[in-house]
Amino acid sequence: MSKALPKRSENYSEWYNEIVKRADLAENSAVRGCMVIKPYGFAIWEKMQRGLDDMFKATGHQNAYFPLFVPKSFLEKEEEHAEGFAKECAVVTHYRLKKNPDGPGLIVDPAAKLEEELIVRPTSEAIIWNAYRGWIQSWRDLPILVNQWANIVRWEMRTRIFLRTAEFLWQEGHTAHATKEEAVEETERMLGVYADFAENWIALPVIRGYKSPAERFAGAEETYCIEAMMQDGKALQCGTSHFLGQNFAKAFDVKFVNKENELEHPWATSWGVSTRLMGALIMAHSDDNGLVLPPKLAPIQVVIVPIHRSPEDLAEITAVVDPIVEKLKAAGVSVKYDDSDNQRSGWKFAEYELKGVPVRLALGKRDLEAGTIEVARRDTLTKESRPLEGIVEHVQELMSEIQANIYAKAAKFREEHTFRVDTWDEFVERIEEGAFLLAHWDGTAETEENIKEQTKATIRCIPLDAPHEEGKCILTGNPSHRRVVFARAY
RNA sequence: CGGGGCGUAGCACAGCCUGGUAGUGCGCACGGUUUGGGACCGUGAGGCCGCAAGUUCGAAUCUUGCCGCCCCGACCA
Repeated sequence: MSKALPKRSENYSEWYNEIVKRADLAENSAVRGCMVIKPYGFAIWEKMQRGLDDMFKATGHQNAYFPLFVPKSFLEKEEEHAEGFAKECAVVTHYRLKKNPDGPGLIVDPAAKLEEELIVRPTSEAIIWNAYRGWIQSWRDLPILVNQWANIVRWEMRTRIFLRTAEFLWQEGHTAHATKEEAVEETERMLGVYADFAENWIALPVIRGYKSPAERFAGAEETYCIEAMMQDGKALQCGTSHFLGQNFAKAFDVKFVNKENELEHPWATSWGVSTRLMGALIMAHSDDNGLVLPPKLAPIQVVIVPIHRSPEDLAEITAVVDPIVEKLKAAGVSVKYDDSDNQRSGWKFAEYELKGVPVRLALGKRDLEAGTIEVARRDTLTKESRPLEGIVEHVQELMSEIQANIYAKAAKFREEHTFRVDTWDEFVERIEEGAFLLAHWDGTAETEENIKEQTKATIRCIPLDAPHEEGKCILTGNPSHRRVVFARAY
């Protein structure tokens, strides 16, 4: 194994794949397009889950669980939805195997054919709204604010670990409301939760916006999203929140009696983020030395490495380190004291850098004599020697400083790669460099499609805060009232 | 589904063209010397050479078929 990672500037996707592999986050599995998430990677995902779940609970949601399988007849009910997902469904047709009568191994038992095929959920609107029919009778039953953590399957033609896998983990919120206003408000609230999480936990600045009709979720009336920029200037959709109108209520015949004793269909939302966020985390912050983790998501926030020659030296160092470890733990900092003797300190330094541990403390004989400790920051790759006194407080401060710095760095990068463009030539040139382009669009699907064909750039979103501004469409010159965000995307 | 690449030790690969004792590096085990940014020496363990059929006295190597994975496109969170 070569020591150095590939460089971002030379081969971005190879760099990404190597980080995933070498930082022990995940690996490809024996099953095409499906990944194995390894313990270190899963620990990060668990931190994301915890952070998000707390936010869902704080906004009044409860967790529940629905089946992995969706009867085909359910998926068919909402027509647009069915059409959107039909091309990427895994289908269960049989429920039994038997010994192969003509040779070794097992075969599918033809006698065990299912009367109706079961679809492995690509998303759960259908199975959930079928259940909601039984849950909702009166306006008093609303709103229903439910979330589920689950795995789903979308049979993608081409997969990339974390960014697009055939099976992935996510959460999907599914809510039902008595009024349209309330449902829209919920859709926007959850977009806000996602943006908050992205910015304050992943340290990833995002653009809040809504999708053009062409990019909308199949079956939604409006799709809101958060979009982030990766270090190659490409966009990654990090979360979506859909206003579903009454489409699913109608398709599944869900009705409630309002206060005036009239029958109505409830209004729906759904919203989700997935293990793709792991990909966002990696691609947004990491460098040519490896992963860079924001402290809030780092499974190990501080690693302490002893530098010693003899077991006696180590014992002396450990005596000084132990109380520091205790104090850091008491302060809520997750810390690892790596006193293993199978690797040398230099090896450990490189290893924890690769794994993105935000702060490294190193303590050797020289420090013992001087009453100091070496503090190294992963985000800036700087080191300094500090007095032992007050080190716990200093580390605590560093946690928030690093969190803020990583965010600022990503925000600066995005700013430097975002341009307002008004001519087609500049558009074509800039998009090639990797950038977000704020440009006018005439609002038609034809133009959107033409731009995509010519440049591979898509409309990432129409920003919620886009000011009204008269202009001319970047391609057709037709009138436009605001700028939208164009970029190439993952 | 189209184009390209690759399947040989835990990992990365050489050997294949020109058939004849299965190799190198890393990792692993043990011993020693080392230790402030990925140490070194010695000894050792570890292989149905992706699967199947064929050619041959003999196949990792030649032929055919199959399977799998990765990368680039079309599709997508």
